[in-house]
Order: sequence, then structure tokens, then C-alpha cells
Amino acid sequence: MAKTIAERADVVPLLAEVLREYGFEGASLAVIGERTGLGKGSLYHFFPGGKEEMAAAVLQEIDRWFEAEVYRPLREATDPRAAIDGMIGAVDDYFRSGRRICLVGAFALDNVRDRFATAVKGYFAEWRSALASALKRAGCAPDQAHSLAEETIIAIQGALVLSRALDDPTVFSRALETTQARLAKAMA
Amino acid sequence: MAKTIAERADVVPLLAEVLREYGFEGASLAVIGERTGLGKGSLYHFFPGGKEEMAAAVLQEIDRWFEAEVYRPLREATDPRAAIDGMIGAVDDYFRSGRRICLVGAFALDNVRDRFATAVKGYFAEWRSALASALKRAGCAPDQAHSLAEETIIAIQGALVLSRALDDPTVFSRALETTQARLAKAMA
DNA sequence: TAAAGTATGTAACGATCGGTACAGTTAGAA
DNA sequence: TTCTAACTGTACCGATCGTTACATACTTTA
Repeated sequence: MAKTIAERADVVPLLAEVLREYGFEGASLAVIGERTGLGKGSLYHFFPGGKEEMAAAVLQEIDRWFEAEVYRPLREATDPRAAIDGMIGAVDDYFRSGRRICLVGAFALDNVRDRFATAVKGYFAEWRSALASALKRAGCAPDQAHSLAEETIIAIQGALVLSRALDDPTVFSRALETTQARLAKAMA
Repeated sequence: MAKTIAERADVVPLLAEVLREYGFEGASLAVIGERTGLGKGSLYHFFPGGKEEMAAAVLQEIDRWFEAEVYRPLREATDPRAAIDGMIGAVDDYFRSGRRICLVGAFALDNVRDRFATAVKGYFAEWRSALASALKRAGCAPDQAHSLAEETIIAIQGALVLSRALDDPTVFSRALETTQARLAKAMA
């Protein structure tokens, strides 16, 4: 009465998209099942901890992706300016030019924040410190690098909020351009 | 079996705080009843439309407050620079220096956005245009005024996200200072 | 081919959800 | 005091929530 196809790793991206669309509370198991094509049996087979484990797996996958595609390049690239430009491009792709929200940011504003506080805090703390590191190596003074990194992350998160609120992706694109210009100027 | 005390207007601020803490889906009628001190009977007496009407009333009250305390001063003040400084102060107070989130921003990232799209969109659109108006009267070029207004709102919303994510109100305070400096510089 | 382990659909669980119905209590007008 | 309208607590509704249990089917190994 069942076919054996799914892999846990294949399900996580689908879960991520469902959580982005419905939020943690709004993403009922009925919706999750519908969108992933998996029944409750399979879902609880892969994630014995239920919804909480599903969300944790998604957050871990997000962290893994940003670590590989954003944080590590920022920390280790020999050309920090190229790494920063690469970050802008990666962010633009990842958030689909403002059409996709940041799940971690949404969790931060949600009442589930406490439940995933460590993951949420780690995501932003690592991003900020990695970007500050790249800015320092690109010639910024340490304190300017730190505040500029913070400003940049704020701009990205705020742009996602406003883009979505106004239902206008160009808000995000403009903000990303402005941010990139500010970063470039600081490294001049 | 009941005492007649409550006024609808007194309940709305309590509702606002509950929605901020729990989100729309997370704020169950049980929680709402507990926090407002009203039973379901009273709640449905004041808000026959249920949770949806409660949230709508909260959004309307927020809009009313911002219109009176922020938007109108920005649009009509004879001294636009003072109005902009006043906005910064009002925002700092309203969001309790980063310890309180923006309900409208949280709604924008939530799946309830569609249900309250008009209110959410109006809140930010009015803010942006009122601030741009003040900047223009303070001497900014029209297109610069518009982009600077957008940038400012983005910074405020992003700072609320990051502040809450890192559980660090100083992030919000720093962002507000940086924003104020940028606005002052553009009006110089 | 047979056994073992993995994956899956289904049915049911208690709890809680938003919402309704209504009787009872209160306050103010007449 | 009596009447009326506003207000409130309680019980209950069907629906849905996350979760569990379990029989069945598939895949893999031997």
C-alpha cells in the first residue's frame, strides 16, 4: 500500500517552502502532507519529533546553505571584495529578488522565536561577523566594518518586509543596489 | 453573573499587545480572553466578526495613531526637520527602543498578509509618502527624498527584525541613530 | 525466494480551535 | 420600581489540530 521513493533530504526544501508560505503555526500537517506528497506516516517516519523536528531540519539546511555559499566565502576568500559582491548576488538569487521571504527573519518576529532562538540568533550573528570580517580585510576600520555589516543585514531584512508588505519586488532590488553601493564606497 | 465595565476602546490596546506576542494564529481566543480579562461572550459582543474583526480593529487603531503622531506632522509641519526628528523619537518610543515588534511588519511576513493586505500596504505606503514629503520640503531633491524615505522605513523594519532575532535592543538604537544621521546629512 | 528493514496509507486519539446560543446579570432611562 | 438594552459567563458545536498506532506494501539483502 505504499511505494518507497522519498528521501529525507528531498523533503526538507519542500518543507522550507511550506513554512515560508504558511508560517510555523499555519503550516498544518494537512498542508505539509499535501505539498510534500507525503502522508503522516512518512512524515513521522522521517521526522519522529513532528513539526518541531521538521522546522529544525529546515533551519539547519538554511544554515548549511548560507555557511557554504555566503559565510565561508566572506570569511576565507582571498578577494574579500569579490566575496561581498558574490554575497549580494547570492542573496538576490536566494530571496528571488524580493519575492521570497526570509524564514529566519519571519521566525524572529513570530512567537515561535523562543523555540528556535539559538538557530535564529546564530544565523544572524554568523552573517554579521562573516561580513564584518570581509569588510575589515577589504580595508575598513574594525568598528566601521562591524556597524556596516549590521546595517547591511538590517537593510536586507527590512527590504524583505517592505517588499512583501507593498507587494512590490522592486523595493528589494533598489535596496540591494543601494546597499551594494554603500559597501563599495566604504571599501574605496 | 456579570459586571458591566469594559469599553471596546479599552480592549483594543490589549488585543494589540496579545497579537504582537502571539501572532494572529497563535493568539487563540483562550489567550485573548485571559489577557483581556474578557470572556468569549464579551469579546463577541464587541467584535461580532471574531478574531478577524479584532485584528482589523487593532490595525485601524495603529493606523489612527501613526496618522496623528507621525504621518500628519510629516506632511503638514511648518518645520519639516523638526517633524522628522519628532518621527525618530516617536518611533523609538513606540517600539520601546527595539523591545517591541511592529505588528504590521509581522503581518507582512505572515500568511495572514493576504487577509489584511490593504491595511498593511496602506500603513507603509502612507509612511513612505509622508516622510518623502517632509524631506522634499526640507530641501531634498524629489527622487532622493523618495528613495531616502524608503531606505529609512526599511532600516526601521530591518532593525526590529534583527534586534529581536539577536535579542539585543542596542541593535535598534544604533540603527535609529545611523538613520537619523543619514537623514540630517541629506537635509544639510 | 525468504527474511528483514524501510516506507507508507489509514484510522483513530484527546486536545484545542473559532464560533454560537443563551440564560443571567448589570446599568441607566422612564 | 419597572422596563430595556447592554454586557458577561457557561456550555456546547463541528472542525481541525498534532500525534500515535498499526497493518500493509515495497526494497534490499542474503
